[in-house]
Amino acid sequence: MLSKKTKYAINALVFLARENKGNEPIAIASISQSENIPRKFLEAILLDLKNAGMLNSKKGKAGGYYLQKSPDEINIAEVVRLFDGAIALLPCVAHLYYARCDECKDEATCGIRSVFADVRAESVNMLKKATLSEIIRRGEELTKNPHALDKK
Amino acid sequence: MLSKKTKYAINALVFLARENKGNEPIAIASISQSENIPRKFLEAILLDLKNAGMLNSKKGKAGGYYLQKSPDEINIAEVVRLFDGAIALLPCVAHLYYARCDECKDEATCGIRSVFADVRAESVNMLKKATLSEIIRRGEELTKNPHALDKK
DNA sequence: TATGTAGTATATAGGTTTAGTAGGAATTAA
DNA sequence: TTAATTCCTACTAAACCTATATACTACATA
Repeated sequence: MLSKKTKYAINALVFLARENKGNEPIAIASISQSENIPRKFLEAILLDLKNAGMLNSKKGKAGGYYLQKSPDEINIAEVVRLFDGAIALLPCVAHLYYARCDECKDEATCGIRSVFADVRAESVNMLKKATLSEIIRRGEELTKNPHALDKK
Repeated sequence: MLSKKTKYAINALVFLARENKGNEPIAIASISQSENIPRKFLEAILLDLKNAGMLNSKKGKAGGYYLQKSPDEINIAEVVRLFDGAIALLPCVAHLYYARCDECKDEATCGIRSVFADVRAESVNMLKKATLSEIIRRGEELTKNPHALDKK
């Protein structure tokens, strides 16, 4: 399961992508209120997103946050990794967060690893395609055609 | 990431499936030693697997655990769910462990949910296909042909 | 029937992570 | 200079994870 932090981050990003046409800064308070995210918690999240290069901010009066990259350049895989770490279910199949499984005898011939490598590959693939634009597109599609749940 | 509990469980199950041809009970101590799993921790895990119907046990001298179901009837999805709960990354796309996302405004038109529903569907699908037999088969295949990592 | 082996059950300890709070310093616009 | 806003540091309560301790129950076999 994703942490609340990650969920909040995704919601905040999608909100910003939808709201901020001209890239005018939007105040933390607005996002917090609109997306039901605890104010102080959101501050930390937005700061992380800024440090990761996805957002930028303007300080002082009439300040706030806005997207630093285009909505189709920000994908969910990035966000998940930033807050929750690896997408893989086993450390031995992670790429960015690779670690040996200490119980493992031989990684190269491990059938368990092979299965989870496939799962990881597919998940990463899907989450990378899931950009902010794509999410917004899906939302619009579902609004028009409420039974589009069987697309796969 | 999977918990250690789940990883230990999978390793123990695969070990039992490989080892126990005639379904003679194998002692906790054997599994613990062979798979590098802390003895006492393993006890609890095996008990859970038994209560879930995957294993059965024989008490007393020459006792131990053995598979209750056939190796192609036990899949990784089951095991993960037993110890780690939902496979889904968001509660709102889980089936067995469904829960509303409290921040969510409208589940039916949520683009985020739509993305994670797809990821979940694919993951569950893959993990259900990953039976103990399949894992053993993959292990053997990798032993024969060490570069079979690009099967997808 | 005695004895030892092994599974069953419960409690708990220590560490880590999660989710969130508090307070204030720094910055900017009016 | 004042009000609004981000930025930064520290703190806390609760939950969860991993593992161990202790004692008990059931069973096989000599």
